[in-house]
Amino acid sequence: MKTLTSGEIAQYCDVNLRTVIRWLESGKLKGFKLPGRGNNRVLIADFIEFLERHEMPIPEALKPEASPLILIVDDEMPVAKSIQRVARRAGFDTLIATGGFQAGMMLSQHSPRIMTLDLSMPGMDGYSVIEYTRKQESQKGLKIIVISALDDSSLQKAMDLGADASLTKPFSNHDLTQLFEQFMQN
Amino acid sequence: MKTLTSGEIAQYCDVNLRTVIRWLESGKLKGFKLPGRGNNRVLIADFIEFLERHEMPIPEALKPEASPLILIVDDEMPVAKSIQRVARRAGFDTLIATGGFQAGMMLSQHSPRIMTLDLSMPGMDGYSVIEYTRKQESQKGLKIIVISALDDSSLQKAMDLGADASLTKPFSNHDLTQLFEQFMQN
DNA sequence: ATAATATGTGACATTAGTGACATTGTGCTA
DNA sequence: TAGCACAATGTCACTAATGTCACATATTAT
Repeated sequence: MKTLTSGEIAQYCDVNLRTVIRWLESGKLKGFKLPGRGNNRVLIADFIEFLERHEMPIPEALKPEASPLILIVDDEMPVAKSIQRVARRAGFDTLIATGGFQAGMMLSQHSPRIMTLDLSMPGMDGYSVIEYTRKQESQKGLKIIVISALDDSSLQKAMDLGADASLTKPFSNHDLTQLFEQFMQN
Repeated sequence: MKTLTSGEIAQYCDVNLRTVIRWLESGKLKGFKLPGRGNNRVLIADFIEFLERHEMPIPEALKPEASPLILIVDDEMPVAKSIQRVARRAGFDTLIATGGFQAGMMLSQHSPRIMTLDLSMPGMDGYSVIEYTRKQESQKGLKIIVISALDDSSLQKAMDLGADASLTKPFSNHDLTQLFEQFMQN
């Protein structure tokens, strides 16, 4: 469990150590003390929460680094493989889930940055997947790319529910690559 | 009886090993020494007591196991609810998942002790759920109870794949309660 | 058994907490 | 704009806790 010392926080905020300690004393910043002389430690999560609350910039080094991983959800293995090839050529690691259950487990366990989702998987409601995922605090950074052969209104519905992009099947490798690269950035 | 080494405690507290040893020497943290060179060991209970005494955060991995939880996977809400009633009456907390994706996310996030699984959910292959779950190291303690209206050979197949028990629909509340209690024990 | 890893120790280097006081920043009024 | 009050932040010196390093030796894994 990585924590920060008062000194490190002072550096991150470009502020005097004395000030950090005052923030801690006043409760503005949550932390705890070591047994010895009471040296302070702050959980990274608490520090980030503090920074966000005060609209302060979050240092790159502290941003929770989601692995540059792409989860491919598609019941048709050939399609999944072809998406995988595109992802690999762009330099990203991949996971393939051919069913909803697998997809849920993988998403929760590996926290990929991007999930491609086939809307029209038999017996699996892609919409509810989007809906449910968007409610999960732990997945707020996830980018969802819907891939489907359905009509535009279906894709639009997916976007309304919270998908970040949509592609119609058959998709162009170029478009997909571009989406991967774009979403990996921010 | 599981104990912690000085190194493990150093990791948990994000502190130098030297410091942990000083805490032990000064009696701030209670522990004992192995006969050899005097390597330190600390009972988990003592460590938690120490953390609480100093208002330090307790690592997830050490928290005493959460309340015994049952994950109910069934697409028909009335059935799910009735299983939930049985579980509650036996004193257990419950979660309900009505789709495979939800089930996968919940299983991974909440690590319940028991999962009840409806084999015949439309578009969701219960067998592959069992198979996939059994491969997951993180879910090795999970008990799977298959509940289905299918014939005996289907249930047998589920058992072969790794289910721990099976019930035919309609099931008797008594049987289900008994299974819950039995599986919660070991 | 043997190799790889983890731990304890002492001496020493760094860093953090504290209190008193100086400095800066902000908002207000004239 | 100048002057003022008040709060927040920075500075400094001192002390004590924590970190670092090298090395011997348990302990664990192969």
